[in-house]
Amino acid sequence: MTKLAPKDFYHLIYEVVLQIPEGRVTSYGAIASFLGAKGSSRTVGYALTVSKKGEIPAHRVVNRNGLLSGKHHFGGPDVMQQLLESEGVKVEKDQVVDFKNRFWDPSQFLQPLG
DNA sequence: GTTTTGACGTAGC
DNA sequence: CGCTACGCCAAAA
Repeated sequence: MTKLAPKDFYHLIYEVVLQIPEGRVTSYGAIASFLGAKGSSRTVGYALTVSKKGEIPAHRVVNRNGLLSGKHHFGGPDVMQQLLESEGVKVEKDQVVDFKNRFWDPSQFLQPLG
């Protein structure tokens, strides 16, 4: 049997982030809320910090303002922005352009894990 | 079991 | 526009 049933909170976060379509972004709060832990938005970000950036498209996750709050964790202050722009997401002043239109709500395309 | 930390969110100034 | 303060919650020490 494949262990597709995540049981760790971090694992749940990774699963959701991996489902983010290219050129789309979502927020920590949205992921947390989708996982049933509305107030654990900080934990979502921390989970990405300890995650492998090469395996998790963490650059598609920004804060509620569309701000690249975690850009500093990609090994450079501009790496995250470059990644997003390379996927078609324009970024200006560390903020996603037309964020509202780029926003990808997990609960809108995914069903509650479990 | 208590304390600290954190890629957040909202509110106030 | 930037800072402070508070809330809220999970992982790590």
